[in-house]
Amino acid sequence: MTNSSALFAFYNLLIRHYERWEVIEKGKLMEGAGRGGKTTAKRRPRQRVLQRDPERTRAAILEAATQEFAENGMGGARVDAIAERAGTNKRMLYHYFGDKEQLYLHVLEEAYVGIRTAERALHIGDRSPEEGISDLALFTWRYFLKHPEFLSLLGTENLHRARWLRQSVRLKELHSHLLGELEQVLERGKKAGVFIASADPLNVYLTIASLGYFYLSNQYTLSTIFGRELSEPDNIDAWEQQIVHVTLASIKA
Amino acid sequence: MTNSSALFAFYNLLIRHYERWEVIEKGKLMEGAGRGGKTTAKRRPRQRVLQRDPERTRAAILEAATQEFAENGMGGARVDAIAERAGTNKRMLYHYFGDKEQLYLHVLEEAYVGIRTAERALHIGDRSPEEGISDLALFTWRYFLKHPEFLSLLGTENLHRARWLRQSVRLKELHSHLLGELEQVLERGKKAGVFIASADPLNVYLTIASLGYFYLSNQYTLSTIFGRELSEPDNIDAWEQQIVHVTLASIKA
DNA sequence: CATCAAAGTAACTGTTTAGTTACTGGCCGG
DNA sequence: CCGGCCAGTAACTAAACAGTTACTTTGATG
Repeated sequence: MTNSSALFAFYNLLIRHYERWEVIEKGKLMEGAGRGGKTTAKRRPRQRVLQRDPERTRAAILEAATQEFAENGMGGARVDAIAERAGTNKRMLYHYFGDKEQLYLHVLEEAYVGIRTAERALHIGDRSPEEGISDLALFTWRYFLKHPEFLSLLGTENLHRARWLRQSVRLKELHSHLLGELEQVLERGKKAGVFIASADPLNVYLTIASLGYFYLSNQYTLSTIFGRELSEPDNIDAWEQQIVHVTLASIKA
Repeated sequence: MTNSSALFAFYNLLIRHYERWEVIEKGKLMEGAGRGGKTTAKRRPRQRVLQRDPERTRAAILEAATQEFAENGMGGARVDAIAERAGTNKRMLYHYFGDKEQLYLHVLEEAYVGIRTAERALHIGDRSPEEGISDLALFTWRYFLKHPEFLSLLGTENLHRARWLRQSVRLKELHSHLLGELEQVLERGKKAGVFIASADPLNVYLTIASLGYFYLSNQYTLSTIFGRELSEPDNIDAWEQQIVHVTLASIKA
């Protein structure tokens, strides 16, 4: 047994070095690589400008993973594809993020941090209650429009019943700010007599998010079955107006 | 070359029959099988009552595939898992449906036929315009509530930009009935002065569907980030009222 | 009751996959 | 200016995967 396994190891060594020679000698390097052209400098490493940059590599992996998970879901995403998109190697991915699941969780957390951070900059309480609500509706819609990968990640995470989001420790207190500010705006509107007394912050937010989310995330099947291209600018604009109209109509006194 | 391949074939034969002997002799049959206990009768096939039933097998595969695709998406679904759930064999799945993609398309088509068929039985034009709209909203919401697998399949299909639905020939004329009937109801309401002139059939349907779809399909992440269990009966009932309220408020004159 | 096509089975195959290992080479503190 | 550490690489592995093959069983038909 020891003999044959030693023989096998030697055979592997042979194969390995033969293949390497083949690669170097025949110039077979990276035929179908990613978009970036930064993969050539293998034979003369000195040509590269910056070779070791942990921060940049980490960020590239996170960005690539966001794309891959958004396009293919957790089940369909491929670790090799992420590494290639990031212009790096699978080993680095495991080095920085542990495994596929933890990488996915990082991507998801980053996406939530993104929208909640942008939301905070809104200050919906600064103008009249009606303008505040319509600002929130417009912001949410336009953020969804600009960040389809966020919607996609939400869909994937819900397919798995929030299996990974539940494990997140970073996200517990991230969302309370939104509901708090929204409640203040609604209260001011009720006192001013422009909003009905039953208007509820969570319901209002869910209404706004529903109308934006469904239109965008289901646009492909909807366009197909109803024979109307929902992604056309005119239809997009019309739906933006519909969202503001519906939201305000549902709480107006 | 011929010699060694004959040797290889003989080796395979040996392995194969050794393994079969091992399975039969040592009683290794189906340790971790599915829920059903109907897998034992392997050594004595005569014990089974009804062994050949194409219709039932086909239906079982379709049902099992619906569950598997809904739970795991197209990328995450496993062909072996579908066969096991159906209490049959992978070979049958390929026999009846060709391959994984065609099976998925059948599941998707069946799901759409389901909701559109139930919708036709509604006859929303039979009562007052307002009751018609509220009936449609209630029906849609309750159908979504009863058929989470439909919502899940929609999500999966949209993740892939309706790649398979677009190929479907069965579904082109299935959906026009809904918009036609809805338009008639809206027209009657406008003439009676209870609906605004700008009320549009597609917008109204999208509004109804949005509110139901988002709440249910995103309930897991929403419950997590807002710390309120959306699946609780009280919250479900409250949202049903919200849907009817919002829909009517958005078109009332 | 022999035949034969369709229904059904389980083992097999080539490929893809997440994750690992063994190695290389640049860079910073001494 | 050098030695060890760490970013980075590519080849490897075991398991899982979709799809196939070779074969057996069943029941309707002559």
